[in-house]
Amino acid sequence: MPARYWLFKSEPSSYSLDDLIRDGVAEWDGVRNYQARNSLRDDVKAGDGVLFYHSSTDPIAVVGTATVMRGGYPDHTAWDPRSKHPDPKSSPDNPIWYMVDLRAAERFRNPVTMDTLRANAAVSDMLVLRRGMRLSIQPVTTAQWKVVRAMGRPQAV
DNA sequence: GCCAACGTTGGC
DNA sequence: GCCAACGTTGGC
Repeated sequence: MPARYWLFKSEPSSYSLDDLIRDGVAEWDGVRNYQARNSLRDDVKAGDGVLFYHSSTDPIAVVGTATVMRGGYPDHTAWDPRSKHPDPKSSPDNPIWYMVDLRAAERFRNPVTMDTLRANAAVSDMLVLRRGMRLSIQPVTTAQWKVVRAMGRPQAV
């Protein structure tokens, strides 16, 4: 199975690409949306590529890439009452939420903004550009991955 | 800070 | 199971 590609959203004020670079391998925890959970649990695999997207900031942009180091496994922060996103319905025996491990791979010399994405016909149909699209874990096609990455002029981190 | 577009919750 | 109220996301 060839690697798949994804777009992960993050608000840089809460967790930025630089934070991920600093942390090395990081647990992508706290996802509490069922559709995103299903992707994490079933489809995001070690070796997959991630477009790292900064939301709720200026400029909103894809700022780099990351690599999935470990595929979906239970999000243990859900049953930790002191975590940021506790869910009392989740337990080790019956986990509801899942996470993956990420490592930063590249930083873009040219962060690719929403305007840039919209203006490029090859990627203007990306889910992230859709009005009202709040999903924080989105699939990206191989073609979209290639185009966005090339536009970003990636530099290994 | 506004608010549209969702997703979730809970009374019935 | 409906749906109004509520909470959240996230671009603007």
